[in-house]
Amino acid sequence: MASERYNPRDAEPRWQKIWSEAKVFETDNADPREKYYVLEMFPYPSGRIHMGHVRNYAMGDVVARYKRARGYNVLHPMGWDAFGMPAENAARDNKVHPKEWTYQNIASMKAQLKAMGLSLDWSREFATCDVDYYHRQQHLFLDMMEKGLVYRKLSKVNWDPVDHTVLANEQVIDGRGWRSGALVEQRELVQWFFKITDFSQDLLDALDTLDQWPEKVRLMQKNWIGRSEGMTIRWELVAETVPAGQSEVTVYTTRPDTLFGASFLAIAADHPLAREAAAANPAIEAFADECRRHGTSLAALETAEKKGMDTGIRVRHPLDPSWELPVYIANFVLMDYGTGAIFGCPSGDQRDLDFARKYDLPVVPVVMPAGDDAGNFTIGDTAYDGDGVMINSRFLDGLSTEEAFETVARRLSETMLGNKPQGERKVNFRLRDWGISRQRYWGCPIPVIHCEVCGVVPVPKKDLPVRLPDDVTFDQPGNPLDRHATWRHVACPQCGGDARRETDTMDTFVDSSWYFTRFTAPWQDEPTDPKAANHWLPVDQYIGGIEHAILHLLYSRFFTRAMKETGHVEVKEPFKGLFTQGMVVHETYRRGSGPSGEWVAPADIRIEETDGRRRATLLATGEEIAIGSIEKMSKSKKNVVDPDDIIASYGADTARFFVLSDSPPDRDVIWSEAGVEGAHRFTQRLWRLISEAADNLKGVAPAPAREGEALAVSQIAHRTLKAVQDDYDKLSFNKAVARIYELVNALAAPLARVAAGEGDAVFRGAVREAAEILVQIVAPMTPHLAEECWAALGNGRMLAQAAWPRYDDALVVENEIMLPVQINGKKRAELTIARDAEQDAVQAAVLQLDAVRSALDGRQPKKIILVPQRIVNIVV
RNA sequence: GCGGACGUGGCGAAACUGGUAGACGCAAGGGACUUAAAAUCCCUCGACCUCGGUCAUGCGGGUUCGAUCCCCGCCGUCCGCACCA
Repeated sequence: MASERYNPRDAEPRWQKIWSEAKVFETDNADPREKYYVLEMFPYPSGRIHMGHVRNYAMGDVVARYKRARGYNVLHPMGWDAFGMPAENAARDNKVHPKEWTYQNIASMKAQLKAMGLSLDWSREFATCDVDYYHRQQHLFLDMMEKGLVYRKLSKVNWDPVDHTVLANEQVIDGRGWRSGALVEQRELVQWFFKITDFSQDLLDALDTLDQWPEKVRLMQKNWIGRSEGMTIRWELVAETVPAGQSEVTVYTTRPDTLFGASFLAIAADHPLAREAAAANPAIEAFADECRRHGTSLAALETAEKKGMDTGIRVRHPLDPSWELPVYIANFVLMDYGTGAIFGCPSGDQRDLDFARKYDLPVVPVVMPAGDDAGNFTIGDTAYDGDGVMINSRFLDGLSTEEAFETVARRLSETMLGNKPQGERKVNFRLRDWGISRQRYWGCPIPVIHCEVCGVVPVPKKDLPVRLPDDVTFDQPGNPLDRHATWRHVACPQCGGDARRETDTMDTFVDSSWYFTRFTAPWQDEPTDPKAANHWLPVDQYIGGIEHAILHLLYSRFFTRAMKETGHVEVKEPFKGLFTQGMVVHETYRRGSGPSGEWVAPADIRIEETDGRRRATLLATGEEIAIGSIEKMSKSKKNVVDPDDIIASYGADTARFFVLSDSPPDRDVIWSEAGVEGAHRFTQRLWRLISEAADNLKGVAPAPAREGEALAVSQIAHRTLKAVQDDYDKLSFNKAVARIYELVNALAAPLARVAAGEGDAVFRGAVREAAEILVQIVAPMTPHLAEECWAALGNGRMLAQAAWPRYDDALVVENEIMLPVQINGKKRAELTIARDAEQDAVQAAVLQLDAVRSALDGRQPKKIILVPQRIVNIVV
């Protein structure tokens, strides 16, 4: 009898080797079975995996193994999101080349992932910094350029004057560069853009088709795209008030109905009219400069006072040319939304109201809530921005907001100013084009050449790839490609004259916008093999963190559309199913009291519970340590648990099982030592129960019992099988875990009886079948342990290649059911009765129950509610 | 400010489409085995009392035979966006 403890240190590497040698997880594109593509967001090779990776990849692996067992041809690949700034920072700080640093990190992380026993097709692995990959990305860029999906424009960037580099908005903290601490300047640089706004409407509309995405993510994308319906309205300038030649200004509004409430126009500091006014008046120029300086810093925006300055320019109201309004430059008007100019209606917009109070402009109420009395309706400190009835609006009076909108829209589109309509309906989006230029070394080079004579010339495809040079230095700030001695000097592909390479590289979000497509045929010379891509895409189940809800997922949706337009794929939505998993969180510990104490790692302390109070003490000294809040694992708070340590002491299966237990997968899971030990106890218990009975189960044909004492064994096995299947289909891993515990609890006694040599042939057959079902349904979560049990039962073929068991409906259905019996809505009794009993028979049986008879006390019930196979409620 | 989600025992959580609230796990308490410990096994475990009940799903109402679930109003926590005209 094999009753030793299960030893993952022995079993796990052994099975990993067996799987790998048999290539069981390598996927053939030509396999005729139905396809299933499961993908977890690929990692950045920082050097070590963390618990978040473990949870993410454990979930994906359960899906992959489950679907594989269900008979699908499963694609489950892995790669590396390998370009990016940390490699350059490491180069600068540690004098190691970004390439070397990155590939070393990949090697060690790959070893860690392998130790988890994931069912990945490693034959398709690539890193985005592989020349083979960015070569094809450059190819895609050129194709997109040809289709007009790429352009250059002068644009504002956050410039760090110390590091000589552009910073992303996230890298600007309180107006300062995150590394240098220098005050960030706004600079204008010519940058490359992808025309994602060409797809604004489609990206918005298609969200409705993504019914296997979380509602939350769809909503976030919807808000990010930010569609609004309104009008552009042209206002005639009063000629004698304008310093130079302009004759009109166009505003964008979503509320043309409130036009009679207008009391001023406000324009952005960068608006052409503002520039004109500034040129003629130093005071205006000074104010415009001040507005520009305050630009983007988030903190500044929050507290910034609404400020404006009258330009002296006047406009005529579009519905009454005799009505003149002032034009202000205002610090809250954005040049890059709408037209950079608005009309202010103080009664209908809080910000306009504040502005009007400050500069003493008229406040005319034009919309009042339906049912209010026009005589009494006034605006105090709060604007009314809801719908209602028009007042003080001449020919609009009495109309609803909506009717007024339509009336004004019609009137302005029919009125001419010069030879164009005065106003037009216009849909606006908040979504901006995607700026992809980065002044960095460690990214995909943008494959274009600048020629004095020919202008911007794309690199001919035959000259691809544009390789990153290896001999670069990081001892000075700025982009190493810019100061490389030779790399940037190149002959113009068109005229052959001296020309200059583009030294910008692409945003790393470009790399991650199509890697899932490349996985379908990573060996292909072209960016894709369209046949393979169209076969595999969309990804059936994509799993990753909610932090990518907008950027990565939106960019990927755009990029797939762009690849469709350039003929590389036929689909436009890359991810059919999306699941956003929660984080792994942990208690924090710090020395002393108060918020200044030094953080302490969980590995350095011991936790004890006495009299219901948990205390933490430092292992080394016994000093008491304060237990703090539960937070996302992070190095700075030292509340990290290294997956390697867990795998070394408990094994990968325990780690996988634990991160899937307890918490629903989209919520945070709290890592705790006690919880891990619980999971580990489970693995040991399962092994003990199976291995001790194994000798007496070998050679027994698995067969469900149809009657007698073993029937219950077969019933719970089949019922659990069905339930776990449903749970896996819904990614409800925590519920699957609970059901598997129930099954183990139920099988403990029968397995012990078999181990003791008891039970007849029918019983053993039923127990064997139940044990196999148990092992198979737990296998996606704890694959090594399951293989070990499977082998112990004498099964020759490896479990990874076994088909999923089938449940028998006859064993799932309950023949006798227990009906709760309520009296006046409170449970008073139970009735056990045949499942298919007639309603009359049920009612008769219920009325015979002692509890019912004493409650009725001879009277007739007022009402009897019989919900078949659910509940009975008697109203007395 | 706008938008969204969530709130159930000491803790993580279950509960189908409105139908037995608390499955399963953790922690805790008691017991068995043991020279002892570990491991393992068994029992108890929402609150209160008169042991039959009563009260319990953030709070207050409503709809219903019946509400964790639906509706209205509060309170709290978390997340996203944030001068978007």
